[in-house]
Amino acid sequence: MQHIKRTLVTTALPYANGPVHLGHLAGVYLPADLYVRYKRLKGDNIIHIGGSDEHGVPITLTAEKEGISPRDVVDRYHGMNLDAFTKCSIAFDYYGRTTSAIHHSTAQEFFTEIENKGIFTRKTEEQFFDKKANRFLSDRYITGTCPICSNPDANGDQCEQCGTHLSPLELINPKSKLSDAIPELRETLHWYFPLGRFQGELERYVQSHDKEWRANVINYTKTWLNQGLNDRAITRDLAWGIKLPLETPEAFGKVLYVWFDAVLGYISFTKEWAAQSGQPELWRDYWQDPECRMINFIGKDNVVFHTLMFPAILMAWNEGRKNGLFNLADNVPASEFMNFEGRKFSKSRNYAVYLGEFLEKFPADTLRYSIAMNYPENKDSDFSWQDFQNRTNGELADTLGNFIKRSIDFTNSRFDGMVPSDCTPEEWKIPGIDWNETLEKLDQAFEGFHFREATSTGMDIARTANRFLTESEPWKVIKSDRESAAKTMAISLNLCYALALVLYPVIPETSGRILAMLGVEKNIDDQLAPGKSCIAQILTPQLAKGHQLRENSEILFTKIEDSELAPELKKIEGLLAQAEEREAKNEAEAMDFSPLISFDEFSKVDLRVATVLDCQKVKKAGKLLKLQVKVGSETRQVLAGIAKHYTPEEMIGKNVLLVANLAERTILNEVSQGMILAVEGNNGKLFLLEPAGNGINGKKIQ
RNA sequence: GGUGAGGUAGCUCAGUUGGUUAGAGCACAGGAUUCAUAACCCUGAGGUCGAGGGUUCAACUCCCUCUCUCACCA
Repeated sequence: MQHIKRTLVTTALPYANGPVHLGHLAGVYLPADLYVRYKRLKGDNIIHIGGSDEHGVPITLTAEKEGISPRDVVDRYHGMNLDAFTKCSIAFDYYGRTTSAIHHSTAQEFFTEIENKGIFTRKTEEQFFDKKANRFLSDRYITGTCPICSNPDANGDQCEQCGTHLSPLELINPKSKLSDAIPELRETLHWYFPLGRFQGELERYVQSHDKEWRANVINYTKTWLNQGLNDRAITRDLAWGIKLPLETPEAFGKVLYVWFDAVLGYISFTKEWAAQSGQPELWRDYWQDPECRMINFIGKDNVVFHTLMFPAILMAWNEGRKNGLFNLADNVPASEFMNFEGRKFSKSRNYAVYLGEFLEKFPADTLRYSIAMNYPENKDSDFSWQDFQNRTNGELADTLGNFIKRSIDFTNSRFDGMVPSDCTPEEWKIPGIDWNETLEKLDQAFEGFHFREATSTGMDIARTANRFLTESEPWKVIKSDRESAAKTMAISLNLCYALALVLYPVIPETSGRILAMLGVEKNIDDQLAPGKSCIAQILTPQLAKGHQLRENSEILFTKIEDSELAPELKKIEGLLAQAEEREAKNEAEAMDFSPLISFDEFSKVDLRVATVLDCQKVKKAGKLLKLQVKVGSETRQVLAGIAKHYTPEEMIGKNVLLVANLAERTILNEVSQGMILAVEGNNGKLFLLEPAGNGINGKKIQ
């Protein structure tokens, strides 16, 4: 491995159209902060760059809905999110915004560089245009009737009701969300980035990190590569964004598409950080020096933007250049998702706990600890109030806090608040702890992004420390052997110091309070210095005989009472009830009947009562059952997508409704001669229509 | 429908290249203790490792089929 002088950490830019919630914290910002804090503790040179993504259609939608400007929207959420991060001790070296002048010029510079090299292609396509609002409509601005399920409120990109992904061109009776105008198709020109041009280079790039990156990230990226990379639009017709730096008329009214805009924010913000620190060129040390390592913290939904698209942009910039070359990411630790009380966080449904809101009620360190122990590293995890309470009370308060307090209180009451003995290197070898091993374990855990393991390593020490103190029984021993009890307390107090170090990345504020209680003048933040490993202090006892503790102890973590959680649990119930209500309402609104038909048209459908003679599962198709049904004198084979709701055994002998004159169809090499009727209830549950009666087989429905 | 990830104790999760009796924390039961936030400490019970088949002296681990959950793509 090459020598690493410094590290650049970036975190996915939260979209400034809403507050960040605990899911975002768990997947991206907390892990990044843990990593950065650990590296600092180790003495490494590292910076953490993040910021707000402030362009795009949804922000303009919010602005219009509230009758304010997009600027007002992003000002609000940028401020809100930065404030929440600060309260959560997420230590950004710089937290920028994509609306800044430096970002605009940086993104435009990239566009110009790549445009001048002739790498972009241009394509004209047809898109909906709203004449009243005088602008092109992106997919989400268009609404209409879903061609699949007839939901009258389907969006241009997807029908919320049946989940089908749509193109706005497929909608029946498309309407503009802006003005209710009927949109018309117009030609528009867009710039495309030819990802395929960099296919080979990207493959080599990804391959070179094959062993290092998470399997998830590698596999997912390779799937994209195997399918072949397509051109991707980098411009949109929109007023809110970064304008194309071209004077030509065809560039008028066009802005950079978010995926081209947002990732470049990492670079812009590093420039702004450098400028602010008084060394405007310092950013190059982090982006253009091969001895700097870049780590992008993201969520799993964002993988290919960081493993393929962003690298491709940088490759396009680097192409043919001798200097000013950009580094590509060395690792992209994409997290899975953290759910909330067993369900997905959902901004649109307001099913979430927002970070700022949370921190008004509970201390940041308790949240940081709970979430670090719940880091969705390999699979989705779950945050629940119950779990939060258990971890806070049982681990932070009972195990960690109580150990610190009993060590200090006992020393205060029996030894005048003074470290009563030296702790020799030999005595520092406490049963159950090997400090060299701990140091190694911590390093591997943090450097490998195993944050649960890193955190529990700290808590394990607290458990061992409790065992040591309990088994040593200084409160008994002191009656006969004061010196032996003094040794025990010297070791315990040094354990407190070590705990403050080891857990510093996770609970930095508490760590400071521990040191303050121990009477240590220099906080950990003040001790940090490049090239100096603070964490290595755990190898040797740091508190010498005679060191004076602060006079009074304090409770580090107050326990969370059930009564404090009751309103939160009630709130979830409320949210779930609201969601159900909304679903019910949607269904009620969907009670639009199909257009009228004549009796003759209805008569065309030949519905018959059929009896199931035999039924089997269809191989390779989880949903399909293959039925042999008797209709009067005929026997027919029919396929029905009901395997999830009915077993083959229970189907046999049933009377069902059959569309008898439906054109034949072959699915998975099996012929289907008709259709069985069923109705879909709540939660997608299917119910067959089963006519009751004797001697009705083969009879026509009328 | 395609691709990828996951399914291990009541709950939340570990389990490195196949190798003793599958581990931890919480919860539960019993015991011990009083320095401390009714905390801490010890002991115990609890598992067909999603289901079935295969390879092997040996499978939670490798291969195949099925099933459930999640993500991305169509």
